[in-house]
Order: sequence, then structure tokens, then C-alpha cells
Amino acid sequence: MPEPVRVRFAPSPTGYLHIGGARTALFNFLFARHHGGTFILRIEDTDRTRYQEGALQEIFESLRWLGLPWDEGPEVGGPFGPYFQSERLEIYRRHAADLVARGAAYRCFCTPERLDQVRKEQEKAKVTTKYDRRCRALSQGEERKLLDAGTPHVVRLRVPDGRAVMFDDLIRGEIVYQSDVLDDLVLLKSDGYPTYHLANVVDDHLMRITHVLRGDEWIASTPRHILLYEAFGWAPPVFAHMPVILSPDGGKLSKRKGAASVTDYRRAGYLPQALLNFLAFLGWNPGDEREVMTREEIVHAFGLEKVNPKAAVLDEVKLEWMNHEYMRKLTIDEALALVLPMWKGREFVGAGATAADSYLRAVAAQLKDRSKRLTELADNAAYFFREPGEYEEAAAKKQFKPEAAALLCDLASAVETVAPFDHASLEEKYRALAESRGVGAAKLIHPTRLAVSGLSYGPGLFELMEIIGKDKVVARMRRAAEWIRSQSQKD
RNA sequence: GUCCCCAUCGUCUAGAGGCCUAGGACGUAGCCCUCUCACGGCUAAAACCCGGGUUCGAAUCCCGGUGGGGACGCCA
Repeated sequence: MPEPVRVRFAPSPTGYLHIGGARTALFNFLFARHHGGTFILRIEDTDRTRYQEGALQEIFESLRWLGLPWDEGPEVGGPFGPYFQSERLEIYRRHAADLVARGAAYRCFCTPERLDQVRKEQEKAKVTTKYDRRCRALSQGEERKLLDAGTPHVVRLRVPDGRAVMFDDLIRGEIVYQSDVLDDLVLLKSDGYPTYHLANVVDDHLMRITHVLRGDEWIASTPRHILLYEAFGWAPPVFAHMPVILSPDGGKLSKRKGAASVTDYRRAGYLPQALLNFLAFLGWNPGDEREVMTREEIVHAFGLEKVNPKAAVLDEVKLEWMNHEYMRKLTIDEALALVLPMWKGREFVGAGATAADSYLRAVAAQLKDRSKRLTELADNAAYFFREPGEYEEAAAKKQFKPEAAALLCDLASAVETVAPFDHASLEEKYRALAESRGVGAAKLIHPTRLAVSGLSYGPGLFELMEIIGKDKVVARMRRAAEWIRSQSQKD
């Protein structure tokens, strides 16, 4: 019986949840669920200088919003806590001391200034920059003296020479590093906090992590971690390094180029199901031709062997397409619940408006299938709540020629008599009118649409009119006629 | 500078030596449907980075180049 799968997502609370981090979390989640394992959230807050207020809440919220709840971690607990590294300092100190006692690590008293200088000289000489190991050679007496004087020091791993350090990456295959290019990495900082390397290895071991799935910027650290596991006498977990996500220009994804965080996409009106589906397909696919899949279907089909090692560009146009697919899947109630706060924010409706309102339901029903994002649904509903402030320019040029004023007045008078005021009767009226005038119905429909909505596109005209209601529709048509007359006077 | 990773249409990708006349999706163009938009249907243009090898046969394996990315912190 193999060990149960345990994986972790280990962000540090330095800001928002980056979309690349979200994808790493997603793949961890999918891997855990696929194998019936455990998805753990651990907070790597061992750098006191980089802590950002509010970052934790944003990370928690983003993960939950995306649909990636963790089985163990902050706020949910678990048998291997605490899950904040800042609350585990004693554990790291003990392990570092153990390594020093066994000679696998040593104290280094070099000042940051000296290290800087060594590094600069190495850069100038164009050789690999690494610690020159000066404190390895310290005699016991010298060390004693420095210790007694209270000299600040760090603890470094004693990296062996001439070793080939190998690991089998689940996505990339075998990767080998010569230990000679590896540094004597710092394990414990002079402030007593562990470095990422120490905390990470100790926690992964203590928390029984079986698979480490992380971003590929960690590949170069992995051989050092392997050596650390060896120093402790522990078996390392299996590693898999995920490719990065790039922006359309091929560079890093950043705020400056648009959206970079989960929150950015949320604000832009994307649905979590769509973002999750899309992110899963960045570097992975089920091996058949499905693309729109639920979280559960993805969990079922997921496998690390199908993950592509190549960095992927996030194509926002395709994300929009996928989001549109999910907008159409939304029920009217779901769509309304999501868009209602946006309408309130835009003051289209009062703060007291509720989802039970049949007018709002009708608007949402008409618009959700033709909106790519929630924000688009929110914006495109404007004319259902207020008169069009202006008419789409290109369309006005085409539909609002001078003679359209009289036409709209005639149509308005005809519309006034339609009863019941529903889309079927309206359509019947328009078709009859078109026939008696010997023109195509489109000739009547387009100017009416522009008069009523201000736009050249949207839901079926008769449905739209029915929803807005007779009085407002007629008023808008007459107002458009006036507008046309005032325009032709200007000329 | 050293080390490491990566390389199929514009983008996401299928492809595990013959099934490849390289398939799908987004996007683009055209046509159909149609009151517009969206949806849907049909069609088209569009890729194996380059060079060597291995093999009867290579997008697929090996080597070298080139290009892109990453690491080289008392950051994670």
C-alpha cells in the first residue's frame, strides 16, 4: 500500500495571489484530489521584512473563490500544524543545531559586507559566485571566542565536493547538478529565523509531504534541498516543477501589462469556474479533445505525466471565450445574483433591489448569454435602467437619416396601440407595418433599436421592448425623432 | 561569467519512430442562419527553430548550434 498523497501550496504573504501561483495551487489541488490525497496550505512567512498587511486574507479569499479549498492549513487546522512557519521557529532552530552538532552544518561569522565584497570580486573575475567557505576553516577555539563575544552568525550547510546530485523530476525527467557549483547555503539567518531552504525541507518532511509541485524557478534550489534531506538522513519527496505563465508579449505577467493576480481577473468580471478551467489547460490537457470541463471532470482526468514543460502564454482572448461559455451555463438566478451588486455599484438600481425582482430577472435572462464577462453584462444593461444618453455614432449615421424622424413618430404611434404589449404582438405589428409600406422589417427594426437602446446590437428588439415597457419605449422613440430633427437643423 | 530548463499554426495544444496529406481549440477571413449582436453550421489561410547523425523510415531518439526563460541573497 503506497503512502497517501500529501501535497502543499506554500505561498509567502508578500502580496496578492499571482496567477502563476494560483496555477501552482490548482495543480497541487488537482493532483491531491485525483489521488484521494490531502491538499495542504502552508504560509512561508520567515522573512520579517517582506510581510504585507492584508496579503494573507487576499490569498485565502482568492483560493476559496477559485474553488481550491485546502484540507489542512490556516483557519482549518490539521494534525501537522502550526501551518505558519513563523510559529515553528523553535523546530527549525532545533534541526539546525542538530546539523551543527553532527558536523553537517557550521556556523559562519562573515558579515554581509564581506560577503558582498567576495561576490563582487567573483563577478568581476567572471567566475561562479559562491561563498568562499572561510568559516569552514575556523578552529574550535576561534569559534568559541567569537561565540562568547556574541558575534552574529548564520548556520550554513556543509556542501560536499565532487558529488553528482540527481533527482527525477516528474515533468522533466532526470536532472543532475554537480555539487561543486552549489553554495554552502545559509540555513539559519543571524536573526534566528530559518531561510526558505531549511524551513521548507524541515516542514515538508515533518508534514509528510510526498510530492513537491512548485514553480520551475525552484529547479536550481532542488539539488541543495536534496543535499539537506541527506544531511538529515531523510528520504526526499518526489519533485515536479511547473512551467511559468507568460504575458502575451512573452514577458512576465505583471500588473502593468494588465492583470496579474486572481483578484484582478475577478474584478474584470471573470467567473471562477472559467478561470480554473482555463488555468488547468495552461500546460495540461486531458489527452482528448475536451476543453470545457468542470472541476470534477478535470480532477478525474488529471495527471502530472500530461503536464507540458513549456512555458505558456496567457491568451486573454481565449480566456474571454471560455468565460463566455460559462456565462451561458449560468442559470438566470446565478447570473442575477452575481451582477446585482454591480448594478448597484453603477447606480442602475437602488441599494434595496433584490434578485426576486422580475424586471431584473428578465434583463439578466436577455443579456447573460451575449456577455463575455460579468462586467460586460453589468455595463450592457444600462439602457434597461435609464434612457440612452447618446446614440452609437456609426449606427446613428446609418439609421438616423433625416427621414427617420417621421418614421419613428409613425412607429411610436403604432406601438402605442399594441395590446397586449408583448414581444409576439409587437413583432406582428412590425411585420404588418413593413408589409403595408412595402419594405423589409429590418428597415423598421434597426432605427427602433437604436432609438430605444442607443446601441446597434443586443437582445431581440421585441423582447427588449416588452421588458422596457410601452410608455418608456414610446417616449424614447419620440425623443430620438426630436434628436434627429435637431441634428439636421445643425447641418 | 557558470549552471539548469525549454522549443509543433499568432496563441493554447494533440503527437510516446511508420496511423501525419501534422489533428483540435481560440483568434483571423469568407459563406450560411438572422431584426442587430451573440449562438450555431460550413469553408479557408496558418506550425514541426536550424544543422548533423541513428534508422528501411524521425515532429517524435542522439549530438551540436540558435533562440527564449530561470538560478547563482542572512528573498521566497
